[in-house]
Amino acid sequence: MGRQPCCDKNEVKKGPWSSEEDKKLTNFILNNGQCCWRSLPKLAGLLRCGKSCRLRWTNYLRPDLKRGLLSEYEEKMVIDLHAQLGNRWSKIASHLPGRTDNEIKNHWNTHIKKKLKKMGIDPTTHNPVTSDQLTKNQPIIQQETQIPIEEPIVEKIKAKQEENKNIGTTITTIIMPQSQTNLSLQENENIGTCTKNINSIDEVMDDDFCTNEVPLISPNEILVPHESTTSSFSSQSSINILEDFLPNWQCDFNMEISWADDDFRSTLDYLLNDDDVSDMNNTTISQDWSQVLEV
DNA sequence: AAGACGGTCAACCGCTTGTCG
DNA sequence: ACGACAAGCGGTTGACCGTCT
Repeated sequence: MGRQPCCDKNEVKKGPWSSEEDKKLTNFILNNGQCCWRSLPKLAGLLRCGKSCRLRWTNYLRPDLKRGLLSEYEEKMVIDLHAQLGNRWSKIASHLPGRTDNEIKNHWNTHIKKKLKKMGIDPTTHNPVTSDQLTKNQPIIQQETQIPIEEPIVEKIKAKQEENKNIGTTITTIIMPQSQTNLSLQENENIGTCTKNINSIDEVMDDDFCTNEVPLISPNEILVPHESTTSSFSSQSSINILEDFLPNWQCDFNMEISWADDDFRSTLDYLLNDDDVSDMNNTTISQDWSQVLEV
């Protein structure tokens, strides 16, 4: 005997949802929360399969969903994350608040794949397609150019939290993507996030924030203390400052940074307030970062 | 004007994973 | 350890729409 079907296929409606059905589902969930999906349709008065209800809610009706095309920044994130995670759309989606796995998957298949191909990058391996491969239409062989992903630094965060009892602190993750990608600073809400207000380390470890797959890098690992005095920073152009900080990373500050100056500054101030960089003059640094924003 | 075609995306299907008794 | 069930996940489908011929 096989497994029981999740619903009686003869008695459930299929196909596009009507606005009436949407209303019923939304009202029910808003009033009762997300309970057991299997029994939800009956309780909500819907002739739908529970699975269908779950999908409709998660992919379309959820109030926290963003609508519309992915921004350039979100696209970059998707590409970076895809390079690390492959076709694990739900994991990728968990780093882009307001976006669903379905949405990202569709966007990948319809837009990004083409874009990458056009740029001469193989969308599966994220490696450049050689002219030879292009002309001969041969399968692309995985090249060993990928930078190994750094292990999560959860232990350090734990230690840091233990040390400071930093309840309510914002931990910011900076993803250093592989291959051709640029410095990516994640921010909450506006443009996809790896920044999260935490109340406990358990939240950091939470499923929807995958420290396993997106390396958490503590501030001192990103902002390498400069040997010279802080005044030398001020005299440099903002891009050069970053090149000094991140000598081995490509930085592209033409990308859109859509967060507010204050948020950006406070995030960076937090990063720079780390003990390991305590000899830096934070005020000066903040001013430099504000220059970055103007680029 | 109308049919062909291709792109997009919501929805479905079936497999996998997690949880509980 | 095992089976049953619920939920999650990724691949696929098909309806719809715009563009081209």
